[in-house]
Amino acid sequence: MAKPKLINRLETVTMKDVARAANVSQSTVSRVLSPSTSKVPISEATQQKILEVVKELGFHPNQYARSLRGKKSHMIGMLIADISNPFYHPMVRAVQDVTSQHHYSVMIANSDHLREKELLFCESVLRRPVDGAIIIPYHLNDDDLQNLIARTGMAISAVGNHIQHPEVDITFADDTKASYEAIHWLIEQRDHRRIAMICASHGFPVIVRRYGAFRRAMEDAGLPVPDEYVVEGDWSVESGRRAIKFLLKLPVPPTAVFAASDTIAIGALEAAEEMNYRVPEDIAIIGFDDIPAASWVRPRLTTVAQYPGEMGMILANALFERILGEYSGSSRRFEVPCRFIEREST
Amino acid sequence: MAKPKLINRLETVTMKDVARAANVSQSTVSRVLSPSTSKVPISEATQQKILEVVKELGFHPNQYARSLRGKKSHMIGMLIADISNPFYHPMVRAVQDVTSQHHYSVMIANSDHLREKELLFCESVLRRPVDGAIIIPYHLNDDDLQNLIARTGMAISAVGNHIQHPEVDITFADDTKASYEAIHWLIEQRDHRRIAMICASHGFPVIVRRYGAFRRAMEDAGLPVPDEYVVEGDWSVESGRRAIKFLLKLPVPPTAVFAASDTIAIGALEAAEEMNYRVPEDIAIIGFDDIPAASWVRPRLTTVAQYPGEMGMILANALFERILGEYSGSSRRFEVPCRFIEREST
DNA sequence: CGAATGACCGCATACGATTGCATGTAGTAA
DNA sequence: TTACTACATGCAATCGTATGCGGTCATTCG
Repeated sequence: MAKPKLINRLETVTMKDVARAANVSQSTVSRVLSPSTSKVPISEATQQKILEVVKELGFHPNQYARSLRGKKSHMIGMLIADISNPFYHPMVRAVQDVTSQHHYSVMIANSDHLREKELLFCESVLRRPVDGAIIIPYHLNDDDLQNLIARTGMAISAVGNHIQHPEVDITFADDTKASYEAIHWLIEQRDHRRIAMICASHGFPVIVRRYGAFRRAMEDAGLPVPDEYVVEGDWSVESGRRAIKFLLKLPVPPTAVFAASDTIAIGALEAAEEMNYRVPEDIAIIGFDDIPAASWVRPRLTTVAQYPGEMGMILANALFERILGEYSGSSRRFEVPCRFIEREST
Repeated sequence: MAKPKLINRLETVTMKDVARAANVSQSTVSRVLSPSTSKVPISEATQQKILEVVKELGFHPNQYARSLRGKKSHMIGMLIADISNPFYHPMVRAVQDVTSQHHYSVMIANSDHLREKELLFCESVLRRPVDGAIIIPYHLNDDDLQNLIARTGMAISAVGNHIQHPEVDITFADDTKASYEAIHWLIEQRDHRRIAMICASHGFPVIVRRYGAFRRAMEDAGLPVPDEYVVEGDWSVESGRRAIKFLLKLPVPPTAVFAASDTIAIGALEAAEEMNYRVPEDIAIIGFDDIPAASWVRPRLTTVAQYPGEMGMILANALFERILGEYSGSSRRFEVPCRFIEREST
């Protein structure tokens, strides 16, 4: 085979070209290439002929034309908070796997936990109407989703108990309960009385839940939570570092810290060590998520495991059931359990 | 504002609707909404009127129609090997940031280092088609890329020195040199003589380079490399575990191991510890990439840092220069230096 | 043998936008 | 007044594919 000349730009070959070369009409080509949607029979002979020509000419159907005419984009959107956070990777991965099994593509965007960027995502899946979307909403509410659904008819799956839309399937973890139990465990099993929490923004439903559980567990045990024991970070490792430094410099520092995520916890772990505090002897640290690195750090991180891979799979499967019309009932709510994992940091 | 009824499906509003409501022609609406491409002036009054109606009706231009007619998809494709590998995250993130600055969307896919899936990606960006693609090719060659370019005219940026296509911009790290130096350092500074390497498939150009450098450094030092000192993994943490177990059980085990990636190295570290070997006293381990976890593990991982975030930015910027027509010359090759980082595992 | 049936296929339109060209109007210069 | 320009807008073709409807055969049936 000769080395192709690299400069040449080929003419794009369309169905019309295929049709001409095969001596049939363009509609026949269309019917051969998407037999599933066509109810008109085409003879075996012409089918073969057309498929040959398609291969010979290297024809690839234009998806935009298809979408325009056929109302199917063969693409879904995925909105996550931040691709840099390891928690999302198994979820993204699972979604991509399911999606490609269905010969769909996925368009992905980060919100950085900003409502503005979440709306930008909505805008862009609205413009390019996708067949479905999987989202991890921090600010988006039922009305926002309703807007998407009403205007495009797209299917939506979401992460989070706070989404109540009657047509949006969700997965959620009972992190309220899990958080409560983790704190309870710190108190009962490890005898901690001064426990701090490193949160992210209190505007996030997930923080509302975990922080609420934290407070309740403390209250139930009759333990006070001084204001300065509640530090607001931003999910990053760096914010974990900052927070623990602040906490450990307090006149009466906590003996244990509940971090809203493993990334935060790892930052705290690192910084505590740098400050020559021993974990867990001087300060116990407990995380949330069980990202892979949680068991790589030393001491290994005690944490509450979530299962983002499973969540992703559930979300994607639910989404495609709607996209393919296999399900069209009301919202399904899939709980994916959390699991407390005791390691060495507590 | 009344709670919207959740069942209603709105009619999709098109430019025609806007035009009718504003008492103008559909072309005028188009010109107002994309003033950049239109060279025809529209009076201030009608512009205002139209923009009002657009907002009122909640009109969003259909991107598929746009792409079909205008030959611009406002979307790029991104092909990575595996979203689960932390090495890619900063790259993906950087690409997404640059992309969204240009109001573009990104379609992403994993190849899992499989040629079959890489071709699937090509197929799907060919069908759509997208305006550009950023790829990390393990098997794709110049001819494959030429095919994409010739058929669609899309711009392409890629990672890896092995891509030589005259119209594809690339970034690359001089990992040959970096690998050589790392091995050299192990020999000269740490006096190791029995050094093993944990590779991924030898079919990957990146492995060819790093393994080649490893062999050459050993040869230059007059040191032998027994066959069993070269283990083939698959980039995963798990494969690092398996490999080190094999190596340490050898009659004459190595005293140092060069892992082709940090993920592999971390697996090796974990497993070595489980087998009660001390790192670096009993076995030194050196990684590649400097993923965040490299400095979280204990002992901290000595490694060769790469800068995927910077690479992503360079790739994306180069891509958009081509997409926007700001550059159309021949291939640019951007070297992003590696840096040897000595930590505690050696 | 005429008509009805069914298999196979083409014609023409629609999808929602962009864009070259034509049109109409007002203002200015000759 | 005529001619010409500049500005503002509309008309209609077009992008590539899907699909309702109608047409042409050959076959079968009464």
